Order: sequence, then C-alpha cells, then structure tokens
Amino acid sequence: MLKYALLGFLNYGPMSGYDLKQLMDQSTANFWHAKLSQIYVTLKALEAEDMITSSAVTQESRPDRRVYSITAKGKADLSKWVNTPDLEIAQSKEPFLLKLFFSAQISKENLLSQLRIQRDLHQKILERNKTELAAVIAQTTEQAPHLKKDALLWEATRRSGEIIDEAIIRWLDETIEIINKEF
Amino acid sequence: MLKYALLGFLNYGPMSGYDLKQLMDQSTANFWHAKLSQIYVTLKALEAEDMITSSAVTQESRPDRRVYSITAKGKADLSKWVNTPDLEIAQSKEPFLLKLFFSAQISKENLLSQLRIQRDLHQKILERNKTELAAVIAQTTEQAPHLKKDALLWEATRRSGEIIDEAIIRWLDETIEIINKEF
DNA sequence: TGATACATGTAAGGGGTTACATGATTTC
DNA sequence: GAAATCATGTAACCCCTTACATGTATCA
Repeated sequence: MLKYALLGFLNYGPMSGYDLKQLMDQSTANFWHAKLSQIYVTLKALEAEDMITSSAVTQESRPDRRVYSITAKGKADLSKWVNTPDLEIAQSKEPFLLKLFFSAQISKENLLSQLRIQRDLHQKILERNKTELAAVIAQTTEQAPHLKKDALLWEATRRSGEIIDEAIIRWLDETIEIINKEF
Repeated sequence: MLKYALLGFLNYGPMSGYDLKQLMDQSTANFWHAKLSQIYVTLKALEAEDMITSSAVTQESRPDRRVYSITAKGKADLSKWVNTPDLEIAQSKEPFLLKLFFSAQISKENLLSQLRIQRDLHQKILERNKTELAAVIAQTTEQAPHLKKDALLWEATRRSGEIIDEAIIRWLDETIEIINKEF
C-alpha cells in the first residue's frame, strides 16, 4: 500500500523521497505513515517496475536530490487501485486496547492513570488535527482552485480523524467514570 | 505484542494454540488478531524463553493437542507489561482513508458506491459487536463472578468498538451527503 | 461426496523498524 | 559548540501473510 501512497503523491508532480516523507507527515500521518528508509526502498522497487522514473538533481550547499516522476504505467496502476472498491474492513491492531483487556490485576490508580494518559494523547492529536491539518488543507484550496475535488476528499479524511478522536475521548471519559465507581 | 496476547490468555488457564486462536477471534478480534501459523511460531518462541511450558495431550478420534501453561517468569513479564503505561499513540494504517485521499479522479457514482460499501461493512461489525460479542462477555460475568474486574475491562474494550464504529458510520453518512452535493 | 472442524506445523516471501554511514549548512 | 535540517542509502532483524503438508471425524 505504501506503493500507492507514493504513486498518489507523485501523481501531483515530481518530487524526492525526502519530499514525500514530509508531505505524508503533514497530510496522511493519521491514517498512513512510513519511515524514510522504507520510502527509499519502495521508490527503488517502483522504478524497477517502471511505475516511476528518476533523475539526479545537483544542488549547491545541499546534498544532491533524486527526483521521481510517475509514468503512464504508474498512473494506470494508481487509477485501477482507486477505482477498485475495498470489500473488506482492514483488521487493525490497537495495543492500548489489548493491554486494557488484560489489566484486571493492576491497581485502580495505575489503571485510571493510564486511561488519563490516553485521553491527553488523543486530545493533543485532535487539537493538531483541527488547527494545523485543517489549515494545510484550507490553504491548498485557496491557492489551487483546480484541486477543489482533491481538497474535498482531503477534508473528508481529516474530518474522519476528528470524529473518531472525539469518540475515543468520550469513550475514555465514560470508562474513567465506570472504573472510578466499579473497579 | 502477540506475545502478550498469548500470555494474557494463558494467564486464565492452560490451553492450546488452536484454543487461543478461537478465543482471540471471539473476544479481541476488533483490536487484535493473529493467524494460526503465527500463533504456533510465537508459542514456540515463548517456550524457548521459559515464559510458558507445554505438554502433549493424546486424544481419541481427534488430532493430538499441545497444551501450554504460563510460568512464573511469564506471569512476571505479563504483569510488567500491563503495569507500564503507553506514552505514545500507536500510529495506525487505514487503507480506505488512503484510497479516499487520492480518489479525486474517480466518478461520483464509484465514489458514492465505495462509501456506501464501507457503511454497510461497519454496520455489520457494529451489529455483531452489540449482539454476539456483548453476549459472550455477559455470559462470562454470570458464570464466573470472580472475573468481575476482568469482565468490566472486556466490556470497556467492546464499548470502544461500539462507539468508534458508530462515529465512523456518522462520518460516512456526512461524507456521502457532502459528496452528493459538492463533488 | 465434498466441505468444515479439529489440530499442528514449516517455508517462502513481503513489509516494516532500527541502526548505521556520510556530510554540509543552518540555527540556537 | 551542539543540535537540527537537508538528503540518500544499506543491512540486520522482526513480525506477519500465504501457501503447503498431513490426517481423522463429522455434517450437509
């Protein structure tokens, strides 16, 4: 899938692995991420498959860059992927829920502390979502009116994060109350 | 982490890899899952680490079973894990959101169709959560009153899934309306 | 008669993380 | 003077998925 994230971004224009990492961290971080090392490996693989091409760009006072462009074959593959519906929900793994599931033997204080830590963490992510991330999307919409449909979808994915984090915070508040009374 | 899932279940009593798989599918599937092949490999590794011990059990008219028991070392490791707070949110990957993010070029009909498919899938998971999963937990609470704290936490993890899936369905409904009007 | 449940395992390959290596420039 | 930014890559390792192998009993 990282493959399609890279093709998706390169479909907007040529850029380097380093650029791709930064874009991802700014836009899709809440639902898709990758390490630089893995991005470089995947770019090599995509080039070997003729999905992208690259050229070295010499810079003064900065390290050289390798800039990648999507090919017709890459565009076709990307298009096929976005057009094909996902017919199953991807099973996810939530380490905190797993830990909570097996936490019956820990102290009430530790349990409540761990729930409050989760609440704070989700609160911070939610705040960043509603400020920084919303601003990035709003800015693109203003500066590039031809990306109107794109911005609509980017905003939908941002909203998804907002709604889900709000739900998680409500659940944590509810759970803290229940543990307080009944554990 | 699968390591701790296995230790966590074995802490309730000795059982086989096959049993562990079935328990996981019934209880933690929404936030933790594993293939049988991986469970068998991990059990071997845990035994090599002296976290668990095993004995072969011969059966008539069924294949032999290998039943695992948690050791004192395993219990100590499990306890350390549940007592240590997670100080960061595990970054998750959501293939559907990634696809949606890059879907600006597909047709409105395809887009709406994909959103409705997601809605149906989440609706089904939510229904199973509120019926089957809730029943499994309620049953344990009745039959094993000494697992009261455990059942409280199991119910909390189930509630988490319920609240989040409800939020996702609301988000999908909202998004379907926006796409209908503005895409 | 064919599928499903029971039951355990190995092997190949894919994707990901962590650590390491290099090196100039800019910022605190 | 130290840390962060820019920039690319390799190697080791870990976890996971998919496929394969084996064999009985039960159910539709």
